[in-house]
Amino acid sequence: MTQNISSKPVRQRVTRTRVALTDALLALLEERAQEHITIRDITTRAQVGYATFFRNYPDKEALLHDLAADEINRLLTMTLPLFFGVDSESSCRALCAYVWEHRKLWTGLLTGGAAPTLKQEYLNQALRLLDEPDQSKSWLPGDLAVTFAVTAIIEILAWWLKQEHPLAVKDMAETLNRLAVQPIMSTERGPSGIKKP
Amino acid sequence: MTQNISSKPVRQRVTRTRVALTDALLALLEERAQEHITIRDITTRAQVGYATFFRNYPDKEALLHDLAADEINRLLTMTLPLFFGVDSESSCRALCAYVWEHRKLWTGLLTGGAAPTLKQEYLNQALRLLDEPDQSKSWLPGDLAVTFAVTAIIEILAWWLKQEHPLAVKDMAETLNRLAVQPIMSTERGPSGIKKP
Amino acid sequence: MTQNISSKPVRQRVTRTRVALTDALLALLEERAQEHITIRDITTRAQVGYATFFRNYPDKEALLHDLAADEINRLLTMTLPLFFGVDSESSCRALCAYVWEHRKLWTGLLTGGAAPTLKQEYLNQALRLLDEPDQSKSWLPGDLAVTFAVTAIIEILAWWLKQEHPLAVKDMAETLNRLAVQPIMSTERGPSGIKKP
Amino acid sequence: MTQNISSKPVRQRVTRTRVALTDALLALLEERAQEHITIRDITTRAQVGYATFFRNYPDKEALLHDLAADEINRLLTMTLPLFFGVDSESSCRALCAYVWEHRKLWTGLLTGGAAPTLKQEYLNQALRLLDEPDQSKSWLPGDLAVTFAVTAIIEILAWWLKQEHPLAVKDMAETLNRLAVQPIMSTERGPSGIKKP
DNA sequence: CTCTAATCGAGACGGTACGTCGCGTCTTACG
DNA sequence: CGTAAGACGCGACGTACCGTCTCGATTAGAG
Repeated sequence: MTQNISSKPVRQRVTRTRVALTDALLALLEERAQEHITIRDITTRAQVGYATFFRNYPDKEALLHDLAADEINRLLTMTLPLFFGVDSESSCRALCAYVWEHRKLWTGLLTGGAAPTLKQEYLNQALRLLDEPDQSKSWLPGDLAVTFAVTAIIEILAWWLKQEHPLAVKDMAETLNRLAVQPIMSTERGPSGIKKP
Repeated sequence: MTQNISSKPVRQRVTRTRVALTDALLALLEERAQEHITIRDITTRAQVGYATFFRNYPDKEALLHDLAADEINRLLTMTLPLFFGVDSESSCRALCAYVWEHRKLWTGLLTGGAAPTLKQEYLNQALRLLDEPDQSKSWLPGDLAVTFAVTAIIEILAWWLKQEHPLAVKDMAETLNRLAVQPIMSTERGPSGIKKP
Repeated sequence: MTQNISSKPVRQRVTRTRVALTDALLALLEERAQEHITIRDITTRAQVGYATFFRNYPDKEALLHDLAADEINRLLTMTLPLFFGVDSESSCRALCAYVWEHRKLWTGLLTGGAAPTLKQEYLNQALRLLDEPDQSKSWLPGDLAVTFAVTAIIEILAWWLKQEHPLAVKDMAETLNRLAVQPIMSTERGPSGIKKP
Repeated sequence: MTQNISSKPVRQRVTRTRVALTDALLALLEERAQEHITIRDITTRAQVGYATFFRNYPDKEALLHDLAADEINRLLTMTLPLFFGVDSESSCRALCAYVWEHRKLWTGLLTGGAAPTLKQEYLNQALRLLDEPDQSKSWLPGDLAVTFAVTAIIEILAWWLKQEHPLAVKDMAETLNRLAVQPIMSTERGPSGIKKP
């Protein structure tokens, strides 16, 4: 994602290194927050030379973005129908179930300093989906809707994963739906409250 | 806020220094993001010795928190009625109007790296208000409600201030109300949509 | 010694402060080396305001010099006959006896970083004595003789005080005499050894 | 000398850096006293990064010791016979001649604050020579003899190099011999004077 | 016995140097 | 050729101490 590598065998090696780095960062993210992970930590854990890191990524952020892009991409396939309003409830349930399944990973991603990067990547991908069919008929600017929904989702998930006694997946899904998704779904402009005719 | 200084004349000097530092940081925040402001930048701008910074604050975060606490405190007095549900619409309007009035300051606070600190301080103060009358009758855990609302408010305001052609105060207030406030107000538990009898 | 104070009563107070500072430094010198004693240490120990130090001495060196001058002055009254060659043996004995009596103090003075200052003061006072009757008839330049003797005395005493099982005063006196005093006493120029006709 | 570096190519670079630092310090010592040379001065002059200094030496003293050890080592090869009493006169001459030849360097070493370090290193190396054949037959403890001789030599040389019109090498050699060497050579214990049978 | 001025305590402050940490670059040897 | 190993330049950090400063409290001698 960061560089274009042409020759095939090289790409393999490069890929192997990147995977090692990504895995190392993931492992470390489950131990401590992103700000307290140094590049040396990552390369040591990845069994990779220090300088090698910079041949693959310009800096720590880039690796994190790559990692985040991957994870968000996976997550988004769960969330996609959500943005087309087909059945937001079950979309939310799918999303929560997925996160819960990988909660150790997502705890690392969302409760350390990596959250902003995650959010950024989530936003990027969501906004890209939005671009094509610009349905400006809503009372709400599209990018604000996405920004709001993504932030809310991230934040609510983070809150969830931080709890000592986390709520059930089903309850979280409903909460997510009511707080993050429903508010951007209502189509008409009303005085202040939300009417359902 | 960070230390208690006893003797009066000294406190004056200390206060002067802290004000200088706070003002300097505020000014710099309007120029560039928090991560790109060094402590030396602050002290230079504040016409204060470098070491003096550390006599007043343990690190940059502490100063930022002090500053954020002040600003949030001011903001909260606008927002207070909002959390008691009296009239969320006009509360939102007051809040938006206030932010708009000081939009240069708040642009610095919300669009640089300072936003997390701001949010944290907002949360702290809001949660403190929540503590006393713990109305757990809601379907929504109180701290999640606050976390959601605060995050949403911050995020929406940040989006607003980043726009080239920002919406009118009135419209933003309504948006804020519908996205950040109303969702946590509905008291009953419903299937998925939001009903208004 | 450092400033001229006019009014008499003031001088008393000043003197009291200086005595307190001097005593404090002396006490600290018995604990640790001069380089590791800060001015704040001294003023704290002396029960004196930090700034007051600078009202009496321009810096730590000045206080040390004052202190050294006093102690050396006392020591020199023991050593004086030594430089007029009357009876170097008994002069050495007197000197060693005196140092031994105050060995705790002199250990502090000679084995910490204060030794150079001590030596300097010793030199100053000894050279001042030398000035008047400039007997250049010796084969040895007067100031070199004094420099040598003083350094040797200081060094030998320092060695003595550092020993776990120090030699007797009598033995040290003889050693001092043979190493530091006799070598500058022989008046004629000889091939290499020292003749006694 | 401070660390053992294993890999060969690295050692080359390290060595280059250390040489640069040593040379820079030497050059600076000929300009001003050690206490007034900051580490930044040294690194700037050596065209080396500030932090790199600390990768090679824990502090300024360590560099000075390394440097002193080198120079003393060179000097000691001149002085060695001196300590075995073969021919102290010509040993002294050799020593003085050597110092005179490099008098600019040695002026820096001996008349700035570096002298104590030099002396210490001289002592270390001389005492190490003393260790093996501990000839305790002398009336004088071996370590005192060495301490005295070394101090005296250093001091006399320092005096020499500080003179505006320095004495001839020959004369200094004799002085050195009579003041610093002969006194520790006489083997028997006498009343006070020095007898030559 | 009070009044007044010098001195003192307390400690904040500007400044310099230190030593540390992490980043990103660079060199060198090796597979 | 590309990679591991790790030294290096750089810049920010936080600490320690110095010497200066301001300001209220103390105190001692003069009236």
